[in-house]
Amino acid sequence: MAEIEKNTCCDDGHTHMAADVVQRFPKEETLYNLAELFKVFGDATRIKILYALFESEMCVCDIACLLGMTQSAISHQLRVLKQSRLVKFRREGKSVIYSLADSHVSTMLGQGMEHIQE
Amino acid sequence: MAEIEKNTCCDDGHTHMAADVVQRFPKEETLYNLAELFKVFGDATRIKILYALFESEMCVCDIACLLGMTQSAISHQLRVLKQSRLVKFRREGKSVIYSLADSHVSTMLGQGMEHIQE
DNA sequence: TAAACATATGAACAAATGCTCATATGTTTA
DNA sequence: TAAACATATGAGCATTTGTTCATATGTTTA
Repeated sequence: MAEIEKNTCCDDGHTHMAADVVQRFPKEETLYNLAELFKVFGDATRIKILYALFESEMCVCDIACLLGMTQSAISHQLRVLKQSRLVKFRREGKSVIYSLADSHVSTMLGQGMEHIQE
Repeated sequence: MAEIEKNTCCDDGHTHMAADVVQRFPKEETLYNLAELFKVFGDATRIKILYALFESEMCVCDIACLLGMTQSAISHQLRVLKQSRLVKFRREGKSVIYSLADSHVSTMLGQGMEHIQE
């Protein structure tokens, strides 16, 4: 974030920005983490996985089958979803059953859906 | 999306998936568009721009100054935000003033924030 | 315990992405 | 109208990303 005590970019001193905008601006790290979270949603495969799990919990194999993709590709993406704590999982015999981690996930999917359907 | 009348991936016939999951699965195009939308949120620079505009409408120059980035970089990103209809703009003299397009944007930012702060 | 099954993961590669630099377009002012 | 200012954009480049392929890890069953 930059220092803007003195306008050096718009050096004629004009600015449409209120003075306190800079103060209450979130921390660099917070915004970076927020972007990283959205990035996880920003892939068609991962969105499909999340939507599938929204309908019903499933094992890796079932997801791969439903989406018509390889087990490896799905597993790699589930890893990303796990790291962002968007999905949780439990082992059940040979299978690992995945499901959505919390309600934020479906809320975000819902808000996104609303936006694109206007 | 794949056909799963007969389980060929989990060929022992096991599946934890309810039969109607496939039917009510959203269209390929819809999920692709949804992912594209989230992708726009999935970049730190664009998130910063959106957050800045959440605080106050601003011209390109002000955003660049606030974020400590070049005018060109900001302008390129505003183009992306425009295309996704996340920001709107009006010309005012030499400047172009940008602002958030609608309430979905702040709602999505808010939900994301909630998730990362747990 | 060996074989079969289910999932995870590392390396490699092609495609997508974000920034910089140079320059074009559009607006105001001297 | 020329110069200054504000913004937009194309090309190039380095980085990131998603998939595939091969293989490792973990679990069940014969």
